[in-house]
Amino acid sequence: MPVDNRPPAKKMKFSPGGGFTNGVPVFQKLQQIRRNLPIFSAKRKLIEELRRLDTAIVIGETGSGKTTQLPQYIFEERLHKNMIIAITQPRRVAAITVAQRVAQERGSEPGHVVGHCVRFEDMTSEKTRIKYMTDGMLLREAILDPLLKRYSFVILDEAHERTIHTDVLFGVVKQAQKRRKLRNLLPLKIIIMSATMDVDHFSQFFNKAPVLYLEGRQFPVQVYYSREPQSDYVFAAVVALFQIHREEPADQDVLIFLTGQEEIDSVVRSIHEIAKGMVGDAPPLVVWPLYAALPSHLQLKAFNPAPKGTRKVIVATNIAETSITIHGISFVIDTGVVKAKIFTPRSGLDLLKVVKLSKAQALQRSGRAGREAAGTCYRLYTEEEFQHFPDNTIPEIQRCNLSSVALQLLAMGITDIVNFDFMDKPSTESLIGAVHQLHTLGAVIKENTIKLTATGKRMAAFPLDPKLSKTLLIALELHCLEEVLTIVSMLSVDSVLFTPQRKREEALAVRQKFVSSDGDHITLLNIYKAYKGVKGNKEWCHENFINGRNMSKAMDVRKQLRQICDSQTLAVKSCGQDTSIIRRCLAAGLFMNAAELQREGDVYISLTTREPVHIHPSSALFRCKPACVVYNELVKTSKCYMRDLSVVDPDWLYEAAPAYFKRKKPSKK
DNA sequence: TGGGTGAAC
Repeated sequence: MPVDNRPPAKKMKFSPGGGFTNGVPVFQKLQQIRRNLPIFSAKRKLIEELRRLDTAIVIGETGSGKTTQLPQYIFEERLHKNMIIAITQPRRVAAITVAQRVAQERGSEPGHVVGHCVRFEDMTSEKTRIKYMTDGMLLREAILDPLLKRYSFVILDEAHERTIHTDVLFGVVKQAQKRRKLRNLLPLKIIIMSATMDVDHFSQFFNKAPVLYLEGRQFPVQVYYSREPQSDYVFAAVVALFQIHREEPADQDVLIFLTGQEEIDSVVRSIHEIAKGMVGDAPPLVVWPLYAALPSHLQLKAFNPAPKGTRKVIVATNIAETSITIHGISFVIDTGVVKAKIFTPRSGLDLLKVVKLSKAQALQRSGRAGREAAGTCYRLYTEEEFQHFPDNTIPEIQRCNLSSVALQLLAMGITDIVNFDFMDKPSTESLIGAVHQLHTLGAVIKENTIKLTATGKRMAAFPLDPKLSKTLLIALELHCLEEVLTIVSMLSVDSVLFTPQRKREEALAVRQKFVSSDGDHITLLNIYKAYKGVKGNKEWCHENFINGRNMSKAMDVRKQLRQICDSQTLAVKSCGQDTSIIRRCLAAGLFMNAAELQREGDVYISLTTREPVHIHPSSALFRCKPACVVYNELVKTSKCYMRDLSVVDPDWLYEAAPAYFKRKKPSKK
């Protein structure tokens, strides 16, 4: 998550054990706050149950205090047997901020008894017993230690979000618990914490584990449905906003949920237009867009309180559903739609589609109006439409390419992936497809069982898509790891190009100096080099329409990948100016993502699926028509688009994977 | 000539 959105007013500085506010020691004050949380009255009962049970499901609404308090109760009662209590979170920022808060409550320094561990930031020590971490981090650790021997408790928090990592962890911790019991090791206690969703489902999966309910502290939200179905949700959202604006007090802010960047920018513009033309006594409006691709300084605008007598309107994607909390929202306008990525295992294709919400998601959105006071939610769909929404969002694990997950499971020693104990099993087709892809990359061999090769083991060490980790290993052989590390890092963060619609021409012109006729990969390499040359200067980023946040993330990723190379003693060498060797690597790693220009001129055909594909308009090669390309990913919107491409020689593809292309019969020149 | 919801190792 890009920004720290806590309001400065609540960001009191606490010093461990000391410090005073209004004459009351801070530590005492915090203990008082702890005792006032809804969970406190259930403390005795919870401890008793957790002492007795191996696995428990804890259900608590927002504000119950379960995330901060439950681990402390376990610690205070010494249930953890002086081992570590892990608490996983789907998001980095949550893991970091909650850990800091709990450290304050315990009057200890962050990183001592209470610590956090997220990618790029390990704030733990040998003293740490309460460890907040991302779910992906615990999964990484499970590769090195599938029995999770350092932990006596694993608490999977926000389980209802069903991130791909949490879903894999369900099976991993269940297996670890069972195997520890069989080997007479110290028991592993498992706690699943969730909002009120999927309760029975969780319980069933964990051998009918008991469910403990906690009271929450959420303000009531009045929900209104549209009387008629709306054909144009964008228009309806604007109408609803101005209805609120005319009738409600100015200090009550509005949050509108829409689907994407372009839609949001255009709605922000039309709200401005309409507000300008308004006569009468409606208060002034400030309107801010909010989506992940927005540079940080623009995102931060949404958090500033509006001037007195002014209404603030935030027009956001689902980033405001869970990831970012905006304070002071009284009204939510929910359009009932979201843009979602859907993976089709057969063609290996990501579809980006506007789809209906689930009931759970709609509830989450309306809840955003009741964080600090009673609020109102306008749903721009009828109650009957709502009844037809699916109950829950399809878990991520059923919507994603699983090659990375399959590699991780294999690295943990789990060979029978198709029969792995998933809470909601992905389709067999997509599991087999994932293993097949690993096989094609040389990461596994199929004998009686599926086994990781030496290459596969090396690949699993990298937090990357297997295609990209393979590309790194090829770069090692071809002595251009220096460059390919950079390219792979740039590919594994969100786009570093920021192209505002109104300054499109300017952005493209000023970035032209980075563009390489070899394609996007070399262009990304040029951008990274230039960025390093100016030492990550913010103004430079701004002038060149480069997203500084994502650039600095790419740099962090590169540093991490570099460390993994060093720890595996892989020599990081440079190829100097010879970009053809880099493209040779890319061809050898991405051969499954290759396409050829058809003789008739415009259209490319994917060598894997034989489907027509197109060069994405954001590509450096958009106006060029090279005969043969490899690409990083395929996205279907209005057409099938290849993103992040490089020009390659068809011979390189054949040389890299002769068996693969023998079957596919490429049209050799 | 057309578009990139959101997280994470």
